[in-house]
Amino acid sequence: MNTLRSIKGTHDILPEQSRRWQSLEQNIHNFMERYGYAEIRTPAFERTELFARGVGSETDIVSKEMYSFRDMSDTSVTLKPELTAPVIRSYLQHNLGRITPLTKLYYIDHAFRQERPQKGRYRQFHQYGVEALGSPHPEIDLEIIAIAYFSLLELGLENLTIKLNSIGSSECRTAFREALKDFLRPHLNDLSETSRRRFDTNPMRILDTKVPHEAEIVKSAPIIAEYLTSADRAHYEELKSGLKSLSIPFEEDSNLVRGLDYYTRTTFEIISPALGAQSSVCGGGRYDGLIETLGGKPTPGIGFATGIERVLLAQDAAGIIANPQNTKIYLISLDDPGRAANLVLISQLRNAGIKSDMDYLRRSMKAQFREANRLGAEFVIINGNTEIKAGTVQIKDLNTGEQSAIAPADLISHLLK
RNA sequence: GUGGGCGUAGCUCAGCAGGUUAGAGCAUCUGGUUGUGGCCCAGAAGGCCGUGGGUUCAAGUCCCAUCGCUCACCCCA
Repeated sequence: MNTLRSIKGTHDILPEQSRRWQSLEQNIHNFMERYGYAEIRTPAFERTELFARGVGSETDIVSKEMYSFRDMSDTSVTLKPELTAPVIRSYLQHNLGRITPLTKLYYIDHAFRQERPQKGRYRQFHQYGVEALGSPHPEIDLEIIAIAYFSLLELGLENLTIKLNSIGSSECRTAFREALKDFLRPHLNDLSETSRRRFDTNPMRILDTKVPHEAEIVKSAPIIAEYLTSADRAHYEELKSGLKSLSIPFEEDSNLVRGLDYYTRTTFEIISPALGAQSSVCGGGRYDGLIETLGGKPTPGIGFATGIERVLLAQDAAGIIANPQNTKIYLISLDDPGRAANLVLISQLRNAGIKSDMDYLRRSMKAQFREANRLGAEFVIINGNTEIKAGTVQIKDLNTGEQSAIAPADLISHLLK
């Protein structure tokens, strides 16, 4: 094919899929309404600086995955690679905190990362997510995880695993980081190049290693849990007991660190077995330092993001399909006068709220019937010279095969009763 | 950035150890029924065999390159 193609890692959402997207989006809107979250929509691109400061310049996202360019005023801008930082920027810019001390927002949006695509990982991808800004207390952590989990259940996902960890507040992370470096230092020569680099830039990421012999070393590394302050620990325990009381299952995973710099205390991830290598459908956590980092007054926050393409993949695995919207009535034209009459009739039907369609290709009657079947029509109207002379149209029930004459003026009331 | 798999009709795929006009199923259109669908039957239309080069009397088939898709590593939604 010599035709133009979409950019690698980007995809058209075609008619056969768009219905599923609409249904999923509607589901999320309804769900968030119930939980008292309001939608926020941020621009497709932001100043590069927002992500460098907010996400962390040492993260993979910022260091190698961003679509960045300079605009006409030579400002470096970036297609948003994640959605939390723009929401916080907007929250600060418009001082949303003035309205209520706790701001509850959700979004359904797309993001862009320049990675090598694979199953469940695309360069333009979609997420829905929430951010709750203003509460440091574990009950909001509980609500966020509940929303993440229950919304996925509502979307029909099965066999989900919630992985949970607390990586502590900034004080304890500093202590932990030093302890971890002390532990790793003797092994430095055995570590891979990336791990050695992370030793200086972000040693906690080494805990995520997939290299077998490094994973072996890391097994006996210090555990963040031992460095939590008593306040951190109390927060974590309260969250866990809350999850139990809501019967939300979870597994603790002390190596769950997250690739983003801004997380504090609670981090979590939801895994689906239906996805292949990219098994995470949802990731989130608390970010008590982020708002301050972006220039706001110290404000705690927590949120998550769920990958919509991954939800769709998991739905596929669960055999979930969108319910088809059948056409109610299909108009068959037998000749020029019939077609002219049908063009008027179909307009009346549609304006009366009846889902209707007809042939625009001047095909044979047989082809028109086939089309009516394909669309799942309940009735066909048959219209031609004979009918026009009689002042009626033929209406045929495609399920029973019954057919009768009816005056066009009576058609709408007949169909609506 | 690294590695594996795959590019033949609109779609899913055959194509036997290189050998005449490249096939099937589904879908499409037309007809079998001078104005009645789904099933069935018949026919038609539809292919720079991803692209470029090479080997050969001969390449969809072998070799090289290149582009694209895909899966995986890394990391993440």
